[in-house]
Amino acid sequence: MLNAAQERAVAHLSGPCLVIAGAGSGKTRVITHKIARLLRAGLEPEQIAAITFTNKAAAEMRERAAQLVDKRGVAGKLAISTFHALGVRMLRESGEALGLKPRFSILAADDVTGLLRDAGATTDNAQARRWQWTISLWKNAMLTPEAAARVAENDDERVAAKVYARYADMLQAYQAVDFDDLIWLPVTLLQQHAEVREHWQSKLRYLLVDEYQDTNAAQYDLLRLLVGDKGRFTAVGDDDQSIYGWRGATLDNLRRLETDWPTLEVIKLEQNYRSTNAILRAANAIIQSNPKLYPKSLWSEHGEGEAVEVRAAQNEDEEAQMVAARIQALRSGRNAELAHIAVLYRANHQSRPLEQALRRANIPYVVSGGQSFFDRAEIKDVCAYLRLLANPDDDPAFLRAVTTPRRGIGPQTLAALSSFAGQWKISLFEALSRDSMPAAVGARPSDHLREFGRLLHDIEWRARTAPAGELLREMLETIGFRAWLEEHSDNPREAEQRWKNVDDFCGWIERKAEEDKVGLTQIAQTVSLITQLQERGDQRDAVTLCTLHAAKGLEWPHVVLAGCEEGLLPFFTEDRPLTPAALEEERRLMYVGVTRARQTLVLSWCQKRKQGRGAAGRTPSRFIDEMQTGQPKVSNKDAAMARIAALRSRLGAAAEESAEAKP
DNA sequence: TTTGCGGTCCTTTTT
DNA sequence: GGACCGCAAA
Repeated sequence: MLNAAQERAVAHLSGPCLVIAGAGSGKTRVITHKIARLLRAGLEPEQIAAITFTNKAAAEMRERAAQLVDKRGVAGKLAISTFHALGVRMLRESGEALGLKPRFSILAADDVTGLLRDAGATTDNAQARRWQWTISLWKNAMLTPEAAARVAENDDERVAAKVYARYADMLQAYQAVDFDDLIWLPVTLLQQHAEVREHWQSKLRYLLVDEYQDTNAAQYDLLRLLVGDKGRFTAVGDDDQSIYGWRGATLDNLRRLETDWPTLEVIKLEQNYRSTNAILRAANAIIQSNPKLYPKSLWSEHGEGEAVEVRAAQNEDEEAQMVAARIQALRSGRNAELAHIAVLYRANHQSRPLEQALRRANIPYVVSGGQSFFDRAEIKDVCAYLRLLANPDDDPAFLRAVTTPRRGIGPQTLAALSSFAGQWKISLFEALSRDSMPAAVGARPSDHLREFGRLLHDIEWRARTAPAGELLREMLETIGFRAWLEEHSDNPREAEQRWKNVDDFCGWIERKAEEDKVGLTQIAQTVSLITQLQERGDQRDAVTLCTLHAAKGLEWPHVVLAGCEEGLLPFFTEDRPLTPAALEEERRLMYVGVTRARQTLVLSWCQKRKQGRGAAGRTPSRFIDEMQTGQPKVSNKDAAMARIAALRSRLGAAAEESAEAKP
């Protein structure tokens, strides 16, 4: 069943273990078998934690573990989750030590942008997003607002540090956390409270970390605090597949492992069970231009297979048509199932022309990742009600719910209510029930507000007994949500689609409530962490469209990698030049894409691609060249562009300085 | 004061 | 093609 290296990785239980797992070398199999081995060695299932990066990977891991060990629902007790879900669990159970109530809200990225606009007193969304980016990196590096202010190197960063401090206060007031907090608050918790640390160390006796190369500094700290000094963990990763540097992931974590744990056992998995040699050779030719942390050479017993194809198209529409034709050919020519075909790309917006072409050709598809179900406006509206129900301190949720649908409450009223709540240092929701509220906002608006408050109180009361799905549907009926969607859609078709989304969401809540035997309030607490609903059964036989990042860890017999062009893969723009480090990461991304394919692989690129209003001429990705020659391709243009960009940013900074000096 | 409408800008990758 | 801003009407 297991090869020699896999068996060694599974058998090593006595100390820390690092498994360097090449693409397709069976790392999920190693993790699941190791879980089985740990159970046999006497650990209770709830003492074993397996940590992944995506919900999808966690779900797959759960399923594979269940196949292997399931008797009496043992697999269901395993702590298999994403880093972030584990963080939520820790904070719900032990977060009070940090002043966080168990019913805290989890904010989505858009909510955070909105708060940062407020915190920085600006309407500039782009600026807010830049702050968001900076603050996120700070949190991932475990920097408090005070520490950030100390390390800030220029005025921009000093302003960002101030915004960060205000933002942190707002989160505290709203009893809300963002995604980064889900890692860094648990770290703080374990650092500052010895009894909590001991509690969790004895609760989770063995940790298995998947995609270890993508951990950032905060995640490493969390890992170390959880395993204590016993080193009861296995990290599985591949330095060639590290593609989250932009999120603070660092290969230092891979290097640190050997210094922090001298007894670390390092095991390499080099036999590939996935791809043909033609595909592996292409992958190796690309990745060999990168410096190596753990050199390895992948080999496969599968035959040579079909050659990797490169195809050029005129523009993205033609590329999409070509992809559709390719899929038809795979289907009719070799009876390929649609579920065995994937189209991968660098950026989410590339899915649009592809989707159009597939619809025209009547090819069913699912877009994985990208604009998630929960990003849709109508779903966020419903979630705002749920969040408010779970956590009445959640002012952002209050603001969204109270204005959706319109109920005669506008910005003026809300500004008055906010300043009233601010005076008393209470949440907006709590402000509703204060006797002096009507005097602050006026008689008529206060009636509307009170009515909204009664609605929520009523739902909250009934949530204790009524089934979640039923209650939710009833609430949507009461607020006239369907009618509101109809009014606010451009056409009946769109309204219908949006209502269907809401209806699917209600159905999902219903099932979830049944399965977990929980009420609406508890579901509301976890909703922000879920990124996608379970695929519906009727879409089983469908082509997968997804980004390269979302494709990591997955595989398909037939893969098309679209948009293999300079500027897109590797990605760069005029003001974001390609640094050597970025180029290496883009190359790893390409490597990840190529190694998703089992049997056939097509790389396509466009001679022209729409950019803003016009269309820009494009050249094929240097990775295509590297794949064919096995040599890194360095162009003078890169060096020149990097120089120009550096010059420009210097000039820009100088211009800003002189502009600031004038007034 | 609230709400609806039309023009403008922007689009790397994710939990 | 979507989110957001500014403007005009109820």
